[in-house]
Formats: sequence, C-alpha cells, structure tokens
Amino acid sequence: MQNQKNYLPLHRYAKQNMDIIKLTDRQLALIEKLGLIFENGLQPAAARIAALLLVSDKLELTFDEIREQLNLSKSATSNALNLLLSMDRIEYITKPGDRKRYFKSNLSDWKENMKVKFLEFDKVHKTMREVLDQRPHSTKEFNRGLEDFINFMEFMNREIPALFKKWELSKK
Amino acid sequence: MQNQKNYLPLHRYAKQNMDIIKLTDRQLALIEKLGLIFENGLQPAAARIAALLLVSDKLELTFDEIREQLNLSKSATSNALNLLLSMDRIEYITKPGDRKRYFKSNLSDWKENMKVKFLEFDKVHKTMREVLDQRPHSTKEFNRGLEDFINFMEFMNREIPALFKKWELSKK
DNA sequence: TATTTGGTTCTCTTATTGCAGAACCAAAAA
DNA sequence: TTTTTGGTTCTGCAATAAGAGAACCAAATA
Repeated sequence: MQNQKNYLPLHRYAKQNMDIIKLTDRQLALIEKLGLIFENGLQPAAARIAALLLVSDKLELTFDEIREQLNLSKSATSNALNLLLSMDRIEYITKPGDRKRYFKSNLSDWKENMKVKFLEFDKVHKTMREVLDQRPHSTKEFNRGLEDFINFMEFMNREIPALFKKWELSKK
Repeated sequence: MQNQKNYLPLHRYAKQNMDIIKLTDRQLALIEKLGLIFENGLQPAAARIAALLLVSDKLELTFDEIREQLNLSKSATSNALNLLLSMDRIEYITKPGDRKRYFKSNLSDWKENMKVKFLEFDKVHKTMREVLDQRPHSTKEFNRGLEDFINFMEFMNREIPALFKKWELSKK
C-alpha cells in the first residue's frame, strides 16, 4: 500500500528524486498546445498542470516541482491541484519517509470522464423532448425537424454505449 | 424568394403579426432550463434567445419581440442576435413590405454543428499522439495507458461518422 | 522547545465578461 | 423636409474570474 503515510526520517531519502526537471523546447510547446485544449473546461493554471503531467518525462511531480516549472504562485498551484483532484483528473501518491505528495495524471479515469461527457446528451434531448411536447400542432414542419433532431440525439445515446463495448471487445 | 427585400407601404401590413406573444409558465420554465443548457458555449442572453426561438409558439420573432420577451436591452439583443447569426444557430427572413427581420432557429444547421463538435476530437488525439511520440521509453506503463487512450479516441473518430451514416440509412 | 516543510487560506489587484443606456445612423415613411 | 423605424455602436458600470503574495497552520524534524 504505497499510499500509507509511513514517514521515515527525511534525511534518509532527501532529494532522492530532486534532479531539477528540465523540459525541452518541444515539451514546453506541447504543454502550451495541450494547455489550450484543456482550457476548454479548466482554468489556465489547472490546464497547464494537467498538460505538464502528461508531457514531463518524470510522471510524478511534487507541489514545488509543478510550481516551479509553470511559474505559479503557491496559492494558484494549491487551488489548481485541488480542483484537478476533485475532478479526478489527477491523483497523488506518497512515498515512505517523505511528506510530499507526488501528483500524477489519472489516465484511467479520463476514459470514464469521457463516457460521462458523451452521456451528458441525455439531459439535452430530454429537455428538447419536453419542448417538443408543448409545441402547437400548427408548426408542423418545425416540429418534424425538431423531432428528427431529438431522435438523432436519442439514437446517438443508444449507440454510443454500444461503441464503448465494441472497443472493449476489439482489444481482446 | 421570401428573402428578397421588396418593400411595400408599411401601412398595408403593419401590425399584421403583432399579436403580443405571450408565453405560458411552462414555456418560461423551459426557456430557463434550455437556457442553462445552452449557456455551455453561449453567453446568457444568447442562450435564452436560442431557447426562446425553440419554445415559442410563434417561430419567427422580430428584434423587438425577442427584446421584450426576454427583457433585454437593445444592445444586448443586437449583440446576441449577431453572435447567433455568426454561429449559424439562427437565421432570419424578411417579408415583403416589412423592414423588420424575423429571426428563427436554424435547426438543420444544428446537426451539422453537432457533427463538427464530435469531430473536434480529432485535434485532441493528434496532439496527444505528439505527446506520446516524445515520451521516454522508460515510462512504459504510462505510455501504454496513454496509447490506449489515444487509440480509443481514434477509434471513436473512425466510428462516429459511420454512426451518422447508420442514422441516415435507418430513416429511409 | 524552536524550526522547517508542505502546503492552505485570506486579502487585494487586475483583466475580462455581460449587459444597460444613450447616442447614433441609414433607409423608409409621412 | 422631417420623423419614424429597425437596428448598431460607444461608453461605462457591476460582477466574476484568475492569480499573486502574505499570513497562517499542523505535522515532522532538529
């Protein structure tokens, strides 16, 4: 159980992994690029942290390593990390004899998140159906168009879980 | 061609469709609900206009009708309408002898928009692939997880167009 | 016991968004 | 020619977001 906090005297381990992580230009560029993508749904600081944890050679970074790499203040780092933790986009491990937390990207949960996102349609088409239900019969053509659109969303909602399954099967 | 501006003296047509549109409580509630959904990607005023144009009995509303129904200022109405127009989420028609524009929801384009949105994945997985390409071999397990995720996104990207086709076929 | 570490929380600034209200404008009508 | 209509554009304000910096804190170390 790595996550158990079982501290040993710090001096026995200190700086063990503290080679200053140095990013190549290519990596920096990728962080910017990914960061922009992630800003769809995340604040900039959090987006760049998420990107950093994918791009960096070293996968498990401490608070201060993240802070330094991205030139963030402590508060920004703290808030962004906690946000990402609460979204399950990252997680952390601890190491025996070391109080620091090592943050890493939570890849496995991403797929879950994606499923959830796909299925968010559900709310949309249900509300749209409500809209259709209260429309007057007189706007026939529009109603037909709307119904078509709703049916389409429902179709997607039915088929997408099947796609997930198909993917799982194709891997075996 | 309804869109041709062929003005006739206003008095011959004035107020023809100017029955004050009155929304039921149910409709107002639906506008709020849909409005919230649309706020994902739209400013509040624009979101509620988009909702109004789906919910209202009357489908083609003028600038002032929209403005009054939603209690917006002229500037907010103008800006929101132009935003929606530029996104192709609404369109307008004109009527002979009438300078006003009649705005309506552009349902057909919505499906297009949805396709585009689905295919936005493309950018994401391409960048992710770049990330994977520059990762050190040493983080084998992580790389495998990342690759799995990328493959999954590529799979989705391949399969979703097929789903669109399947839908089109199922309608015939 | 005093100090250091690994953060968290509070306060303040700055930048951005979203909108109201008024001024403005061109085309049409009077 | 003046007025009205159907908007657009400009100015300014209030609310919110994003993050810096400092104060703070509990657990671990010295």
